[in-house]
Amino acid sequence: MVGIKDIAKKAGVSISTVSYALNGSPKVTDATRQRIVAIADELNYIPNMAARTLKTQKTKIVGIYLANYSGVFYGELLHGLTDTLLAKGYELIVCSGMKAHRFLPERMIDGAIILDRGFSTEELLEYADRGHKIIVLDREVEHPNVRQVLLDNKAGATLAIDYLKTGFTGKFYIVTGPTNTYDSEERLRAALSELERFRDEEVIVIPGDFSKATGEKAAQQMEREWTGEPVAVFALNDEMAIGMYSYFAKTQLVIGRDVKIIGFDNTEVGQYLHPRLATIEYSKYKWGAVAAEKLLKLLEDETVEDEIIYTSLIPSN
Amino acid sequence: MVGIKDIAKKAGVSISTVSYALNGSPKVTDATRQRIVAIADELNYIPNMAARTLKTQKTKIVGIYLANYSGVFYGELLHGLTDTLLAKGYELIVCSGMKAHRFLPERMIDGAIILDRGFSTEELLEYADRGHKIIVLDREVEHPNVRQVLLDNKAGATLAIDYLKTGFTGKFYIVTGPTNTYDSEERLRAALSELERFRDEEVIVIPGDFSKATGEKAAQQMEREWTGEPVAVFALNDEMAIGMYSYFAKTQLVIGRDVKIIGFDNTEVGQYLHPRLATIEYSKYKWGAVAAEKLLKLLEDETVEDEIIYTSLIPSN
DNA sequence: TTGTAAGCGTTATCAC
DNA sequence: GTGATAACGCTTACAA
Repeated sequence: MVGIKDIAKKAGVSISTVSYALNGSPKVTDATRQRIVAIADELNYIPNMAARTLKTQKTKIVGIYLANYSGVFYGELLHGLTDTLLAKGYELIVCSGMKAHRFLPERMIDGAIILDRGFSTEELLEYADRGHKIIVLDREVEHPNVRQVLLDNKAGATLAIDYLKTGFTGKFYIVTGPTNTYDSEERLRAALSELERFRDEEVIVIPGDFSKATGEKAAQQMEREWTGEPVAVFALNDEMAIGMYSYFAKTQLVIGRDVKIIGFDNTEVGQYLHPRLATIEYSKYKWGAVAAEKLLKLLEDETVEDEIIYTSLIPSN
Repeated sequence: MVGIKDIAKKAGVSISTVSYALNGSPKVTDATRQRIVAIADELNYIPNMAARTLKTQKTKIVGIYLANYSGVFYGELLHGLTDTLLAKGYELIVCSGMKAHRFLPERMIDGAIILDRGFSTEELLEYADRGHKIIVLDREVEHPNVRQVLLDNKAGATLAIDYLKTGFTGKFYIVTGPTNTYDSEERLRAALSELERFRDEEVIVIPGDFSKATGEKAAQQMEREWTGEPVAVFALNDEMAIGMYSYFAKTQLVIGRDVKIIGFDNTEVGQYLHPRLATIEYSKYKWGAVAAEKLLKLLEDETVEDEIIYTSLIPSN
C-alpha cells in the first residue's frame, strides 16, 4: 500500500508537507503542491480512511436506518437524502439490521437518520447522550442532539376521512398499522377525532400491521360483515389498501361501488389499480432532503428546528 | 471517549491484557476476562472501529453499488444479500453515487457487489488489480478477483419470444434498454436469434433506456404505425412495459386484444395491471444470496465459480 | 514554506 | 498469563 510516506520519499519532502499539499492547506507553495499531487496520482495514492478517521474522528458519512428495503417507497426518500448530502461532501449509506446500529457509537458514521422501529428510542437516546446527532422520521423524541422531521399525519388523516365522507353515509372501517407506531397512532387518532364530528357514523377499527397480508385479512372481515350497504375504509397505508384490492377482486364486492377505499403514502402501485387508489400524498423526496439538511446543520452545531412534511389528497377516479 | 486504556487502568492490568480479554483470546484466564468484560460495559466501552481497521485492514463490511434506489426491484435482492452476510458476521451497506466508489480502495469495505453501470469496468478492474474482491451482477469480467452472478437473459428472452409467438402472427416490436448494458444486449440478441427461427416475421427494434418514459414513447410509435393488425412487443424490462400500459390506456388500442406485451423482471406493479403484465421472472432474493455467498468465499480466498440465475415465464391472464 | 514529532485507539510481537 | 512496546497511516501543533 502506498501512503504519504512513499510520496514524501519520492518527492524529497517530509510527510507533513505531503499531507498539507494533499489537503489543500495554504501553508504550501503551489509549485510543491503540484509536484506532490502529480507524484501522488502517479503512484496511485489513495488515502487510508481508517487512519484519517482515527485522527479526525469524522467520516463524512451519514447513515439512514430503514426497517426493511421493500418498496418504491424509499426510492424517492433516498434521492432526497443523497442529493443534499452529496452537495455538502457527505456520503450516505443505507443500514439495516441490528448490528449496523453500532456504526453510530463506533463512529463509522457522523450522524444518523432513522426510519426504523427496530431502533428503540432508549438505544437512540443512549447514543444521543454520547453526543451523536440523530434525525428521527418515525417518532417524537426530545433531546438536544435529536431532531424530528415528521409527516403531517393529522392533516392527512383528516383529509382522508373527509374524502370518504363526501357523498357517503354508512359504516366506516379503519385498518391500522402496528401498535406503538407513531405514524399509525397519529393517523388513527386524527381519523377518529374527525369522524367524531359526525356523531351518527359507526366506525370499526381493524388492527393491521401495514402489510399487504393484514389488508387482505381486513377485507375478508368486511366481506363477512357485509350487510348490503356500501362501506368506506381508511387503510392507514397503501400497502394494506393494495391487499384489500387483491382480496375484493376475488369477491362479489366491487371497489368504488360497494367499498370506498383510501390509503396513505401514494405508493406507485396505487395508481395502476382499478379504480386508482385514493391516497394521501406527500413528497418523499422533500422528506429526505429536509432530513439531510437538518442533520448537516446539527453536525455543524447550528440551531435546528423540527419540521413537518405536509400532505395532500389524491382522489380515486 | 473511553478506550481500552481506561479499562486497563480501572482493572489494574495492561492494555494488551484488555485487548486479549475482549477479543476472546485464550491467553487470558477466565477470571480476569470476566472482570475486564464487566468493567468494559460498566464503562460503556465501545471499540473504535477506525483504530481496529487501521490495524487489521478489515472492516467486515461489504458494499452493494446500485445505480439508483428506485423500485421494489431491489428490496428482495437486498434481503438475499443481508440474510447471508449477517449470518457470517458481515454488514451490508448500500452505496450510490460516484464518491462512494472510493469506499473500496479506501478499504472502508472488504468487498463490493456491483449492479451499477455508472461503475465503469476499467475502474473496477483497477480495484481488482489492487487486490479488492468484487462480484458483478451486470457485466462479464475476467479477473482473478472478480466473479459474476448473472441472469440467464438468454433463456428468459427466448421464453418471452416463444410466449408472444404462441397463437400470434404479425408484427413484432422489441423495446431495448440502454446501449452497452449487458442485460439489454443479451436479451436483445437472444430475442432476435429466437425470432429468426421464424423467418416470416417482421421485427422492429425500438431503442429505449429501461425507463417508463421510453416505454411510453415506444407505445406512441406503435400507435402511429398501427395498421389494424395486432402487434406483439417484448419490452426488455417491466418498467418500460408499464410505461406502454400507461400510454395505450389513453388510446383506442387495447392490450391483450390489439397489443400483446411481455416484460422482464417481474416487478410488483406488473401484477396489478389489467391484464396482468406477462413477464420473465427470477428470484431476486436468490440473486442476492448467491452474490453474497460468492463474495464471502472470494474474501476467504476459496475457489469460486461464476453462477447463473435462472428465469421463468409468467403469462398474462 | 517546510520539517519534526506527538498522538488517534487498536492489535500483535515480543519478553518476562 | 500478563505487560511493554512497536506498529497501522494520517493530521496537526510547534519548531526551524
